Amino acid sequence: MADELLATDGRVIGERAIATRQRLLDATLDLLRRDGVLDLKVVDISRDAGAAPATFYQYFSDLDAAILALSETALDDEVPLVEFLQPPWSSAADIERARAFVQAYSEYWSDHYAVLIVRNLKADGGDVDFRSARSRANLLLLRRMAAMVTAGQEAERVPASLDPFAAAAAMMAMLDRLFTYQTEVRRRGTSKSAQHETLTTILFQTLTGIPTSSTSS
Amino acid sequence: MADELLATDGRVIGERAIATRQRLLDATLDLLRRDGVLDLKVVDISRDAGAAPATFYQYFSDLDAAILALSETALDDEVPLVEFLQPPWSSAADIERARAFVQAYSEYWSDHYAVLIVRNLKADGGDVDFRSARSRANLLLLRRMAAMVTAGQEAERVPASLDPFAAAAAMMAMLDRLFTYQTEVRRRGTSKSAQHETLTTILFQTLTGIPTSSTSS
DNA sequence: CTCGGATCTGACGCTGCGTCAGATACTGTG
DNA sequence: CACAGTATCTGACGCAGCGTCAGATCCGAG
Repeated sequence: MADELLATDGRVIGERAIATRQRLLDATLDLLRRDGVLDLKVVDISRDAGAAPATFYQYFSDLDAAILALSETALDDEVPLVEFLQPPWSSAADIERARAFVQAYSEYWSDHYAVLIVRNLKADGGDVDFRSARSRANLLLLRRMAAMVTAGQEAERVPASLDPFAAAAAMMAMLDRLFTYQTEVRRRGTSKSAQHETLTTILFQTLTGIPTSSTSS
Repeated sequence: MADELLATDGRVIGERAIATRQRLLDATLDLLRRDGVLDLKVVDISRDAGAAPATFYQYFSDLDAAILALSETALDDEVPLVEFLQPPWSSAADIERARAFVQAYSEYWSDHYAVLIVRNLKADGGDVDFRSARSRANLLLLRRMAAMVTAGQEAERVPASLDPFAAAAAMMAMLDRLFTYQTEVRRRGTSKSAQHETLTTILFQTLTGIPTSSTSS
């Protein structure tokens, strides 16, 4: 797509400017990872990018705009995750697919941790742009999950009391939030693999309605 | 409990000061509800409370300290929720208890929406104090849920692959996060009651392992 | 009424934001 | 290679809000 980058004044920008803009974005990501949102300052970003603070405002109307741009790039890595949610998941053995999905989603989270946290932060804080960025990002996965619930209901495995979309949202909510406080859960003595196994089981059970063996681990 | 309130300099404060502190807290909550965290300013709070900005700092080291104090008070309303998670949930009819819990928890959320959102926001943002506040708040519920999972596992209804604590955390995560973006879910055409029904079903299924009828709604 | 501690406050210095008018770099043209 | 014209960058500024401090005010005890 020929998505021409624009400066804040609306003009289409050239090579040099694109490079500058990118340096600013890189610096933003670095600082975000290192110090968190709270200590993120335009002055620091500009300095690290070797530019004057005023330059920053030439490409981003404010800090949020830059972070928003970063979270758009994270989206690229989310798209492939859709593959894992390819129906049908119709036999107990398909729990492998759920496991693979949880694993992949977890990796996606660690790769983009800093940005995703802030995106959700801002979205929950009510920021309209971040809300719609998140919705857009989750929509693909959400739709797949909802389709699975519907399929499960048609096969009379999944309770009719589940609203497919709400159930899908619940699963996303569970995954997202749990990955955001992984550290805390971990501190309580739950290993990463136990956590993944738990998420996998709940996800598979909820989306497909297929019972998981209760006795063997 | 004789929890003496302290000023930031450590001295125990008297009647007049307690009243001032409370006026500041009230004003903080008001503004938080009206304008959100981002526009929360010490100047405004002080003005609304009829005090000088400097007074604010006599009782709270900064804005966060005040919000933290607010979220401690929300805790009082969370404690009674434990009742709903009284085991055993052992027959299909006990889904009523799950329903009641979801309902009560949802009300708890709407009552304290503004504060809870910010508390989670700050906790996810890495703030240590808010993290531990949240942990403390959730611990009671978490423990109950984990106990249910364990019981379900002993009855061989719940898969052994669930880590009780991780599963409990997953359920809390699902509830919390879904209540934070209720509005968004609602906008997509899912009614509040459909959402509650969905959460109830997932919660009951996951904690007890008791199958929910798949055909009738 | 007077004193001493408790409580409050005005005024200040500082940091970081976002804006402008103008400086500088680059490109194509003759 | 000089020059015009555009693209890009910047220093300097005014402003908002934070957090501090020295001193003013309040209030009960004696």
